[in-house]
Amino acid sequence: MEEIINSLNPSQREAVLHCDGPSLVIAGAGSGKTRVLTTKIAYLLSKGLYPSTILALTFTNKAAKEMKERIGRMVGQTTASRLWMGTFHSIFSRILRAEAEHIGFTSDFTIYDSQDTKNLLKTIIKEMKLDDKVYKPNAVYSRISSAKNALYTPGMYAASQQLMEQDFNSKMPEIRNIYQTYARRCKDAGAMDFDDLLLYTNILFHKHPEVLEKYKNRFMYILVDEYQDTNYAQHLIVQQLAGDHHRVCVVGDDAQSIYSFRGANIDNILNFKSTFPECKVFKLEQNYRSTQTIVDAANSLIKKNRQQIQKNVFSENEVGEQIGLFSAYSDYEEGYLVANKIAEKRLTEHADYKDFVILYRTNAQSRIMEEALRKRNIPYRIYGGLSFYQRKEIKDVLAYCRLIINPKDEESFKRVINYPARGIGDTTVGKIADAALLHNASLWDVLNAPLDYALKINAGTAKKLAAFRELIDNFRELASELSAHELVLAVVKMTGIASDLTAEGTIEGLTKTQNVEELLKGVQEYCMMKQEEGIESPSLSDFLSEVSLATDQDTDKEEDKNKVTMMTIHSAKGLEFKHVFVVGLEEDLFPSSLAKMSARELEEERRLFYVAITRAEKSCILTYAKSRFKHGQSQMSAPSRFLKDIDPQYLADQSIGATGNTLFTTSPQQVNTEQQRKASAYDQLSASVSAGAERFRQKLKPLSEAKPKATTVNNNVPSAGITADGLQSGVTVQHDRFGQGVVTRIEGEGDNLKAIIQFETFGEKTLLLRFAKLTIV
DNA sequence: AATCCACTTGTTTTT
DNA sequence: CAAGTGGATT
Repeated sequence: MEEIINSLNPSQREAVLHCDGPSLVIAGAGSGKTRVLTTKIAYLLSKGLYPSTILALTFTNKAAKEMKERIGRMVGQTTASRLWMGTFHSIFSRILRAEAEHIGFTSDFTIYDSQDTKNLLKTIIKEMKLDDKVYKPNAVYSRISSAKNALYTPGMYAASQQLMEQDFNSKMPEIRNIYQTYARRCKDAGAMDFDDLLLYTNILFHKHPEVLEKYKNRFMYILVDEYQDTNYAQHLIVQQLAGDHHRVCVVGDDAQSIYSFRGANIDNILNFKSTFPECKVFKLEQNYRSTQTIVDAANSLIKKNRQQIQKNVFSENEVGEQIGLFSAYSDYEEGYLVANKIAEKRLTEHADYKDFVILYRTNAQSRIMEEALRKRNIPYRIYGGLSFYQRKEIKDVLAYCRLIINPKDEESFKRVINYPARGIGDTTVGKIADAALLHNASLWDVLNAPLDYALKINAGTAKKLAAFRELIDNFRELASELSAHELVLAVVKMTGIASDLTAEGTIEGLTKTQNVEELLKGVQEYCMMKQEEGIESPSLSDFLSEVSLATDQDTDKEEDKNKVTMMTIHSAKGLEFKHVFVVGLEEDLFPSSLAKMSARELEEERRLFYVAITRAEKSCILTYAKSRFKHGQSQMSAPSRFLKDIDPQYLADQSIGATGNTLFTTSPQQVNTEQQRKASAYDQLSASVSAGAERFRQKLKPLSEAKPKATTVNNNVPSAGITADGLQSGVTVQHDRFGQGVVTRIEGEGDNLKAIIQFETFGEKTLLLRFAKLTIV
């Protein structure tokens, strides 16, 4: 421990060692912020604090995961897994589930994602007979979301003169009623949206001081990462939990605050000092990531912002090359240029593909980059876009699961009642919804007893409804007997989702099937993980609660290891790459046309640019296009104003010169290759359709078989050393997740019979034989 | 009730 | 340009 602490620089060390009172760590980009946090946690543990008394909050799943891994390496996985570490949303959903009855929920509450939220808002707007051209669901959503983030309940919202005035001026005076109805409907459906998780935590703590007391006493030390990204609701939670002991450490960088559109408030960092007046402020100013040029250039840019905490970020790394600036004639050529540069740099700098990242302001820009890289045969992977869990086929399966767990879940009900098509159309669903609204019942209540609600439907429809009800009821009964994995498998098969996707017979259908299988694999892994942790039968409900807050940013697949990365600047926060390309530096794109209005928003865009540049370790190249396809047609664009904000001494402006011209003269040729590419792509497509069909059939087999039965070794076998199945040391076994391995020894007896297995790729694992599905090879 | 077609519409970032 | 909506057709 001492050794680790000694390896820190003085300010890092001080920040780690100050544990008796509140600390505010202002951490410049690349200054070892995560290192301070992880070391601090390890230090606290070494001082004798129990891991379960430390609360560490992050902003993204990815950050939480990474920190967990790093701490695991320092103090061991077991200790690390006992820490309360995760995103605000995941930690407090966990607490809310435990305390659900205090706030009129059950612990099985559903979490509505933004899609669900928007759909429900649309429904309400329609029911209230409001014009959805005026009350745009997105606008209403963001309005309600900011209200929640500022801890305005519907009542308080309606009571606020200021808010009422704003709504009146924006021609949406009914928002207060929409908000109220929305909140009631969510509660009736046993559902919370993302913002509710924070709002209800505050309500819980406010209304039940004894509950707050409990958690205050539980958490002896609180750490918060990326504090500049917290909103008021989050800030207040931290403030309350740390209210008595003041053992709290927050880390942040005001220069990297880029989430104000989500209610993040830089003031939280400034307010921190007034909330905890005795707090010590530490500044981490040495950047270990980037060259001096990159750091200096980024500093010169951020200096143009008014509002910021004074700090002097510096680097003692090599001076490094200047920031490159290239212009292209079109967005198309911009892609070409970037692809060229990557290919060139890979050779001259001996760089791997994985050393490169292409950063853009909007996801839409990824397409054109994608095309350019593909043309040059450069492997790439794209982060973001729609996540795994947002795909239709996945949402469908999960909606069934949600409805099984929570019959009141309105959005899931609507999603699955006629998928796969079973002849229950909009008219019928409309009738059910009307009846439900009239009698203040849930959709499921109506479906369950159509006659009680005087549903006017013909016999055929009634039969179909009854069949659907039985289908779901059946799953509910199975839920107690089957593991989460078996249950989801049953859902996929018995609802007809599997056969529906097969029937599509297209490439997309194949991908969808694969995605569903991926989901099944995920459930299985989840079950195994839980079982190995000693939880006997992980329920579907447990899995759902975990999965509803998951984004798939953390799916680092093995085959994706050495590829060029493409992502939005927002999702690049916290990451670093040797070579960074920031593309699309044009007015109305970056800064976004929507942000030009206010100086505050403009400053946020500038911070975003700051984040982009400071991702780079060795080189950073900026590009812009003079014309770009927008709204279906080519539009001229001017270079971003931000380019002028960088001190020119750090810029190597190559925007006028050979590159551009060569590109221009070669473009007729490109049209040719473009046509060729299209032709060959078509051939490939039809080839893979037929090849896909075969694989398709094979893929679906496991879904259509009754139950995947392998010769599995398991169950209540006593006598140590050798099991009834012949499992003993020296035997080679196959594990679904860990692959092949050799049994080193057998331990324990009866239910506790364990095998210690040396796996080829995963190393030594101890598995409870009662649960681990092993096959003797 | 389902499918298809033509039309409109919007386009930042994410738990 | 694409996705999503609304209307007409089967």
